[in-house]
Amino acid sequence: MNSKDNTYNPSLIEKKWQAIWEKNKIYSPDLNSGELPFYNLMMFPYPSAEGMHVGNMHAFTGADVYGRFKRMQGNDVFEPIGLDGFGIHSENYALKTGRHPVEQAKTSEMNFYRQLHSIGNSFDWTRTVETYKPEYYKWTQWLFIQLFKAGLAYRKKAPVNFCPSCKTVLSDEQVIDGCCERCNSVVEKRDLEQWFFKITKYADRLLSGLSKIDWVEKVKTAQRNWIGKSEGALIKFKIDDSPHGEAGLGFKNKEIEVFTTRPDTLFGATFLVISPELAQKWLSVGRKAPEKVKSYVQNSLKLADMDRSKEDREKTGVFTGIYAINPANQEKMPVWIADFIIGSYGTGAVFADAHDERDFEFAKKYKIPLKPTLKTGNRDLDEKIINLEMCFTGDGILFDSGEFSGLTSAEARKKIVAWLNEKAQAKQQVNYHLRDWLISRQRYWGPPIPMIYCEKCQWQPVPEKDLPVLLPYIKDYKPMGTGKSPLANHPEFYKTNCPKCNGAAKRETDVSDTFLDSAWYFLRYVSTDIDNTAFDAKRVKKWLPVNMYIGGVEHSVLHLLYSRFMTMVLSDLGLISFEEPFTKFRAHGLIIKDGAKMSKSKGNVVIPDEYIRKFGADTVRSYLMFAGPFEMGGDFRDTGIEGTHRFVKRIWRLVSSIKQQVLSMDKKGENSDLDRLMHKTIKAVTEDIEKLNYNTAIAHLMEYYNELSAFYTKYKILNAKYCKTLVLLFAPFAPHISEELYQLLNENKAGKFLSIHNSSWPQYDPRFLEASQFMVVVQVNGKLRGNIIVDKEILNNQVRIEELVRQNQRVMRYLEGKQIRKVIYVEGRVINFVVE
RNA sequence: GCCCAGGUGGCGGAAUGGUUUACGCGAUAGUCUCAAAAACUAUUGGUCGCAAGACCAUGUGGGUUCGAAUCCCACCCUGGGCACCA
Repeated sequence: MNSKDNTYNPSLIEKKWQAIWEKNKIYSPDLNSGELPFYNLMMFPYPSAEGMHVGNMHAFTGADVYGRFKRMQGNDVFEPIGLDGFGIHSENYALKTGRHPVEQAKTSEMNFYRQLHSIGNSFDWTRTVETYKPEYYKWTQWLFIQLFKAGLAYRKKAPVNFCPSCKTVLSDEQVIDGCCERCNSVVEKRDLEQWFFKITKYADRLLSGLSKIDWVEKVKTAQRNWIGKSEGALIKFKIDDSPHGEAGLGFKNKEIEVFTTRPDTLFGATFLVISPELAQKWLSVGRKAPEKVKSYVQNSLKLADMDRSKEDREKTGVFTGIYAINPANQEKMPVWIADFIIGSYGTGAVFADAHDERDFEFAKKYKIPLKPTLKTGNRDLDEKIINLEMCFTGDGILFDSGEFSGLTSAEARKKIVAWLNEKAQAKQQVNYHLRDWLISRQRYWGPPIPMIYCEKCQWQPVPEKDLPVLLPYIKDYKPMGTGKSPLANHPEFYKTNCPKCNGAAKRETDVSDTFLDSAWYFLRYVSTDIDNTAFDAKRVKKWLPVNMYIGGVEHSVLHLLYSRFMTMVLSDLGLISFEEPFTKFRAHGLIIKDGAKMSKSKGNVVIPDEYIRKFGADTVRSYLMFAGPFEMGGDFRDTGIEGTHRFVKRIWRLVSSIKQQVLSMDKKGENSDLDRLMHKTIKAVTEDIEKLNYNTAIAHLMEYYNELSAFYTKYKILNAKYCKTLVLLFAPFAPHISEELYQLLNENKAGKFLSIHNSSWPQYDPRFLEASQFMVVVQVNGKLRGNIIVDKEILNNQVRIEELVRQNQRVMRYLEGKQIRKVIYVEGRVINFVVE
């Protein structure tokens, strides 16, 4: 650059350096020979909306700062990017714009990649992944087949979530509060035959694996809750079929099985409650039940899950007319049907007693007798429990419970189950909230599920040599809402031959869930140049699992759970040798705009482009990182960004103006205070970046700059090493200006181009950190009353320090005439005089 | 209802039990300029006071401590997750 031109022109230098970096491939590590591999991953975007907004940029920048930091610390950092462009998000956007998804994808890709270039991340642009390209989804289909062959993909007819607006089924994880994750429509139940992945088989490993990974706690908690493990027992209740012997018909073995986590309350169980779903099965056997019972069951089944599961709703139910026998005490228990019992959890039946809020409320309403069997030891409380004035749900001491009376709940749980187990009436049981992953989508924009149905041979996978099953370009791609994909209108697509018997057969016309695309993309990144395998085993071994993963918490029980499942499956299949894909996961915060959440409906979504054009990416990056703690986010304000821009410009001015005097390597312009500050700053910035406390890292850089600038203004000289350190420490945040200034500082050095981003991260020397003098705060009765300057040599000499205090008139005013009771001295920090 | 995170100036936010308000924004005054912008310099928690200074301030109320934004107890508010899961 022209050294006489001293104005900071970000758009010029940013484009220049981006081109040089890409040409020199400084961000493209050799995947075969990297010595210190560090896989720095961020969640790839859905290129569905109008473009990247500042929230995305905040996340990507924060991840990139960490990657650049690791690179300067000597790691071979691999930081790939791609587009999660298949799926409902992109297709819904295409439907909105009225452009064909294929066309829309091309535009979105161009726009997103342009934006992603402009923010100055150290992406490896030679290895992008786009989930909608056949060279990628070929392998997504291949993975489906591997799961099918392993018995982990199966078809079943079941009541599934159906979004009437997106016109497709959804997985449980994609239903938020009964509404579609994408469009917020209320989800319906439909009985459809669909493809599922057996994620429930991995429930326990998904749970226990959490303790082995360094993830932000809230995501682990969310996954634990979602998996929802409950340990308890399965207990059999015989149906009392006297006098005619037919009451138990319709129940397997004339028994009702019940799951409970509280076998300790069994002696107090006075009735059973079964779900409408279970009751329907019972009625379908043709039993003559009262009309009242039949209509209750039918009405309940019609209600949406949402309406049924509202907690404040008053409980309803109906007596079946039949009785069961309590296996603990042989008492007769009426069997009720109630819609607060969930058909799909446990066995769809419970026993009810006085120690459960819901049972208690239900029994009171229908005047069913209750019998408490737990007390607390507190007389007042116990009186209320026994008089049924309160419902006690905690652990207590058993009474009226046969030989188990007097035991604690915890002891009784084990012993009662063991006792019943001997009589074959109970066994230990673990239940999970997690359900199998529904994979089918009745949409167009996704990878066709690679399965073929033959009347004779049933479901057959597409032979691997025939992959990919290409998604055809069709005009009528809009979802139909009939429970079938638009591809079902295209015989040229679905008509085929059975791979086994070669007879006429039909392809599956549903496509797979977007979350399957993203459940394995981190494996593909290391193999984009290899087309004969999904992922190259050697490279996977070298680079995975991912060292650092950064993304949004909204994926806690979606992408982050599915990816773990897929990794465990691949590990079991012997294709990889680890179970957890992401060693470390951190969630970025949310960027809000002037105190309000950004949303399209509010019209306050900030697109970074105009700010980058005006201030440069370095400023926008620094601003976003400075706005607040990275994991909490921050508030986007135009005035704030100008403040950060001022800081960037000041650095430019200081470093480019000292350039003339830095050509020699002598000690001119050195200063011991500046030395100490420099080492302190290196230490602070290094520790802050490691903890993702980017906002305080930048604050430290500002303080450091302020001192350098003050020194330079005063003495008109400044040693180059201070500026070099400043620029190096600023490099992860503002890569372009740092590169420009770094090259400027090294201009006289011969040799080939060494980017600042491949230079070494500064090291601090602990010897410089200690000052020769310390300020000790003086307090009287804990109140600040002054301070004294103490030489390092006498820092641990309390007597000398008290002498120094006595010389301080300001402080002595507060001590005159008072009796000192105690003096507390904290070395090098504070001395507190306690007076009467 | 349960779990998690949080509540500090006009604002975003700092603070291993030890100077509350680092850093930045904004505001006020000034320098430069014909002027403005930019840039630079100074001031900037509140109340009272001419001043010296005093007192009050980290959601509320208690407690522990020589000393609490920080630890403990109770409560209030905000954001997020889970939720009739037996």
